[in-house]
Amino acid sequence: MKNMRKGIRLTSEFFNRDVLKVAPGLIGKVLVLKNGEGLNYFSITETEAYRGESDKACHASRGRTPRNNIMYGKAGKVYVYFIYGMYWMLNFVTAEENNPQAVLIRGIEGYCGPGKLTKALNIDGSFYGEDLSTSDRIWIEDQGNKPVVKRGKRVGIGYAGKIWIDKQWRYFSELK
DNA sequence: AGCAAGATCGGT
DNA sequence: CCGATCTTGCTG
Repeated sequence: MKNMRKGIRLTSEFFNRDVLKVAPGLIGKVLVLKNGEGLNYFSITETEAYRGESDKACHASRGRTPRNNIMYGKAGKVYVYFIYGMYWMLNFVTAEENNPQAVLIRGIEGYCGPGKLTKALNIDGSFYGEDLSTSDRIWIEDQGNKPVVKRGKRVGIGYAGKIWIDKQWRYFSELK
């Protein structure tokens, strides 16, 4: 959704924290994407936390691989991956180096579902490794919104085992 | 080299 | 519930 308000870009400081802080903190923040000459603004409505090698639902649960390599690096980088032969998933790296955590962006205003929003916004593998604090085509702004954040279980991780399935690491606002 | 599974989605 | 569609990572 278009948004003309002035926002403050989030830097690596925001992302260099535990994902259980960053994931709820992103609800109500604004995803900004370059679109030709202009910019598009989308309020983030739903996120999920993936928290290190011990988290059996996290891509890092089986150690470092070419795909998840970026998760082991600096916070505030974009982690995108291709799934089910047709969808790109948009994630941001959180926490300090060698602590492989990421936030999955599951919903933005106007688009519910992680595969649908990347398709709508033309986000693909070319965004892998993009730095949210310096990129000129993708970043996050704080525009002062303070939504009520609700939480629930993560979606689509039935393979992870009960204790990880039961974690309430999905965060969302009523705005959907 | 082969293969099973997948942080999804839309149609039955 | 099921198929689409193809990358990834594990096995051998």
